[in-house]
Amino acid sequence: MGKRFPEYKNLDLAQVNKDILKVWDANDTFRRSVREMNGRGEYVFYEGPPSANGIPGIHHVLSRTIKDAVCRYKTQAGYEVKRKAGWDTHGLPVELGVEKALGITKEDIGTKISIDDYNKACRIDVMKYTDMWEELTRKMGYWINMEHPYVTYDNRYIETLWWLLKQLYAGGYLYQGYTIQPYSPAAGTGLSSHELNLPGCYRDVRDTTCIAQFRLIRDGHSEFLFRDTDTEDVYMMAWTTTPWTLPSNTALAVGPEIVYVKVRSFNPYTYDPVTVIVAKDLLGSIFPGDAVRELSAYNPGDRKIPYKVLDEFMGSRLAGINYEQLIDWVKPDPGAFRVITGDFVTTDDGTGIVHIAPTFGADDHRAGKENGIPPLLVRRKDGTTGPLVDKRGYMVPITDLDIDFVRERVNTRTYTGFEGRPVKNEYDPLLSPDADTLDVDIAVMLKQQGKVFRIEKQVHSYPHCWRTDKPVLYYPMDAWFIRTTAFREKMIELNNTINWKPVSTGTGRFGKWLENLVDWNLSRSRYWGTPLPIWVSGDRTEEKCIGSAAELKEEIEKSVKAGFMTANPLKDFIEGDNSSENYGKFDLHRPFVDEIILVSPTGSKMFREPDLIDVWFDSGAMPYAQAHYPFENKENFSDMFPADFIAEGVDQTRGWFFTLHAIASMISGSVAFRNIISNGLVLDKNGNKMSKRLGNAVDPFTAIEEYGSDPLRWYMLTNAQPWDNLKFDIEGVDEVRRKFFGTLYNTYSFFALYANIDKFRYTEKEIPVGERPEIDRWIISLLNSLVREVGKCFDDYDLTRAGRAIQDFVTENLSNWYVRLNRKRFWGGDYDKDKLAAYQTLYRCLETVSRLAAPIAPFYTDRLFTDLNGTTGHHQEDSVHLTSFPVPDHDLIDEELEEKMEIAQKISSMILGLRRKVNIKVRQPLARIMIPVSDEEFRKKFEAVRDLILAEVNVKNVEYIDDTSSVLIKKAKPDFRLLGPRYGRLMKQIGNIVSGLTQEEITSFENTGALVFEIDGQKVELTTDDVEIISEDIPGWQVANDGRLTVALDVTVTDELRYEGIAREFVNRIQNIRKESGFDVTDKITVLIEDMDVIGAAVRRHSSYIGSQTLATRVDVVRDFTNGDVRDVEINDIQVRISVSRNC
RNA sequence: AGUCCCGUAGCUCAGUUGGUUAGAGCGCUACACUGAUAAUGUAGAGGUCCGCGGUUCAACUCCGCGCGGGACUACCA
Repeated sequence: MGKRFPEYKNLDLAQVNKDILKVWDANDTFRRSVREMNGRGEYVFYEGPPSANGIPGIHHVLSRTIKDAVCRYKTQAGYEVKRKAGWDTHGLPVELGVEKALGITKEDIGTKISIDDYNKACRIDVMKYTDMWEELTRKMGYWINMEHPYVTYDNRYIETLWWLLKQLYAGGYLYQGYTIQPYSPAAGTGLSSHELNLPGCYRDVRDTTCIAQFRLIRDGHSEFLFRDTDTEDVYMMAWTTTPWTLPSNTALAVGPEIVYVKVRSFNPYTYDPVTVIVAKDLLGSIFPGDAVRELSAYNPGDRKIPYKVLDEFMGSRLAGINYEQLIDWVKPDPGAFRVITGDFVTTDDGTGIVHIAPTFGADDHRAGKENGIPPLLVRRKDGTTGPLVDKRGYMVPITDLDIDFVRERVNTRTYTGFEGRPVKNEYDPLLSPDADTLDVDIAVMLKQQGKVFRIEKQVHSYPHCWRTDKPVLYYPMDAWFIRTTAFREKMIELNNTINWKPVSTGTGRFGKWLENLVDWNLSRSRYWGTPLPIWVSGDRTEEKCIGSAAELKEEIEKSVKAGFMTANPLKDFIEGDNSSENYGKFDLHRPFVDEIILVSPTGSKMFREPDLIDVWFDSGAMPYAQAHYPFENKENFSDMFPADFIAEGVDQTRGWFFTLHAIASMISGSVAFRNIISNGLVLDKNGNKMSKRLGNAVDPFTAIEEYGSDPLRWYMLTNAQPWDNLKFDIEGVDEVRRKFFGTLYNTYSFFALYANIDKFRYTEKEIPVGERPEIDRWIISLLNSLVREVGKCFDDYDLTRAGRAIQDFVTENLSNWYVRLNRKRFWGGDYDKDKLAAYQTLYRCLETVSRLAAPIAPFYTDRLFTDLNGTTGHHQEDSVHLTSFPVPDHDLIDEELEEKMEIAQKISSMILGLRRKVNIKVRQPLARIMIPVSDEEFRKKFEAVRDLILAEVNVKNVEYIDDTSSVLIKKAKPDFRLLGPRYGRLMKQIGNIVSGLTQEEITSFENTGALVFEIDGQKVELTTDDVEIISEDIPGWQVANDGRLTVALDVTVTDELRYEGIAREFVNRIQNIRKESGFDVTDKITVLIEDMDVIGAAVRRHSSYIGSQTLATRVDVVRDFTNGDVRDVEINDIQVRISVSRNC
């Protein structure tokens, strides 16, 4: 136990950071905090795994500060908070990084470099920045267990993933289907969405577009459209920029809320009369020009075609209408050629009716599926089915098709001439760029058949493959899906039980996402990731999903017996041995799993589906996989699931937040997390996104090196709510350093300085709070209010408010008010009860603050705590992080006292303002202030803080002016909140009347207690409760107002007051000289002052006062100085000579 | 394009259930303090509460339509 409170020359938070880290290491503080604070059971936290193949940025400091602060708080609150670190190791960014480093492309994998070598490179590459991450974690004070992190490429982790997938598979929730994906026929590969977002991918191209006419079938559904028409047929018109998809059309979509019209006009190519249906809003663009001309005035070939609106109806009425196939090349399955409704339909362009080809558009695919519309598929010779366009981008040649299929479904007469042609000329290197496109030929064909209303070239933006520069095709690709839609209701229901911060992310972004949930496409055609554990027979009739290493081993055994495999790569694996050695005997990654051939129940070979699974499944499964569940931790799993708390950036809403939620919902029927904070982005100080390219990224290491982690953490949490974007400005960090930490440090230094002088060690008996001076009781009351407030904020996951409340307490109330007003109690004087009370009070404030702020600023608070506690030994714990979180003592909260002090602070501030206005410095005493008191209550409150105010503003006396005194000028203000509901629209006039009352009227109102008048014949009766009467002015005085408070200051400076002011000036100068001369605080001195008019008189009168304040044994006025140490000072514009010497 | 967040002083942010003088810090200007001192305090100036409509006696606050910034999801006739 130290004998003194440590004192420092200055505050170097960066150094504190380093020192405390060493202490934590030496004392094993983190681990002990997890073990020792387990009074209230477990509090479960999940760490979202970062990918260690990127370097950490300042934004990671934000989310990790949130996580750390909450976990530290919960630890102090008595929970056991285990935190397991994790690494996300699979995925595209890793692969792309490796491709770049090795200078290869995806096509080279398996040719120029073996999959084995490639994956080895990935495995090494993904961990290349782990050192940096660990260093940041350590330096920023993020307490998380990095010794045993979960790693997603670990075989044990993968085994749990396989187990999870098998659960889904067994429930029928894992199935193979197809999805529309961007595909480059020229490169022969699918493209990921991020590849489409590469700069330059979307390019303006000039394509043939057309508005096609779909002939409606007259039946019960459509009968209403055929009434009152003079044409035999009625058409719906749909616009497309890709006419080559029209042969694959199987539906038309309309907007249910969109208004459509039936129009009678003429086909501009055949000149035949037509009746068509289009969206009302688009009439003008489809039929430009003459709306009113008589139909009969039309001459074939006229440029302006007349039209006439015959009818109008909502899109929803069109649903279910059948139409005739537009191009009859191939017959789809039954159920096609129907009008459906879709929310995605707009009237921005086209006709307000969308042509749907489920094989070539994502929206189309989805809309088709939802409405039971079959896609247009063809059966090929090999028995497989596919769209009418093959993977090369060509219309499937008849020779490639199954013969039976051709006979039953294909109209060879019409298809001939189109089959075997590329849908984009770019795909055929032999075609000249100006050769007619398939689009044009289809449009021309439709024109001849009278089935097209307009053909035109149009420029639009279309994605291109970044490798081949050729247009991308949206193409159906085989993929494995999780039927998340089957769990939609459950997931929505569970989501409603989650405490989201902010709420809007949960209900809005996340909630809406759940409502519009689609099945989860798990498939990725890559190399470095978790392989899909599904083996399929050659004819695809038999499937097997593997759910564990042991099961795989067993299945391979069968395969070896069947002669399909020569050896079992898992032969040394021992089931039930969960050591890393045992799991290191094989590798579940590609290419090894691909080499495993299994045997089906009927004895045929089964090959693994080559897909990997979405890495988001890896991270979303971490609640299970980090525990290697159910192979380990099966019994105690309920202790680690679900999480009480997680936190990541909002960008994870559809990423980690969703996959966690989805997997937990599907596997356990539970939420994965109960509370969540989703934070916003960290932008640069100008609000721009940080990026290395722009050079505006802030390096967290530099920031910590310069300022220490505490100001950084504090700034990030208190500057803005974490879900708002943070405009990061390093100046703000510096401000926090000065403002909060500087003030806290100064307060401690002040305490330590005097406590050491007085040898205060807090060994004396605690003075009961009730016996301490009012101002002590005030700050203790405020401290307990703060404890209550901060605890509430932390419990509510509102770290911002917690930090702001602490900061406000320290800078405004503790330092700027309590310490400032009480300085004299600490220095001079005896070591008596009052002084002891001051020490005990200030000590308690500092110590409590250290514990309150510890979750946010773990370093400095630990220094502060150990400096205090190291001397007093009050707590057993050797670190603030091992102490419990303070609990408020409600008995010590005195709201009335807090209110009184607020009055004191406000009045003082007002008086200081008045002094400033008339230019009288605070050191000059003034005689009195005047306070109007409206009621006894207020007078009592004021009386309690009277002396504080007088001392603070250096005024000698108070005079109360009571209500009846006529010196006051009063003002009446209506209470709108009270009167509003009562008088409604008369309020404005009542307001005018009340605030226009004269002094006499107010007085009489106050006397009678009632005011009655009439507005517009309506009687208005007011009592004094309905208005607020404020004493606003006192003629002839300096007066200040703030809300209901009014104060007047007597600014007359009498000679007596002037003398006193001068004496104070001397005290001030002498103190300066003492300090400059390097005297010790306790040295006694002799003071000689030159005798000059007022000055001499002032000094003579107050020499004992000056002496007592400056420890001068003698204060004299002299004519001449004998000793040499004489200097000039200026007192109230007068030059005076003064000598200050130390007594020997 | 859809969904969500944000928009209040030059900058960063508060602003309770709508109630009549919209607040704080930084910065700026001035002054003060000088035994907490490479600190600090006080005051002043500074506002179209993004715009336009609406509801209401009353809108920074509630509703609608826009504008600007950002995120995510799409990219579609």
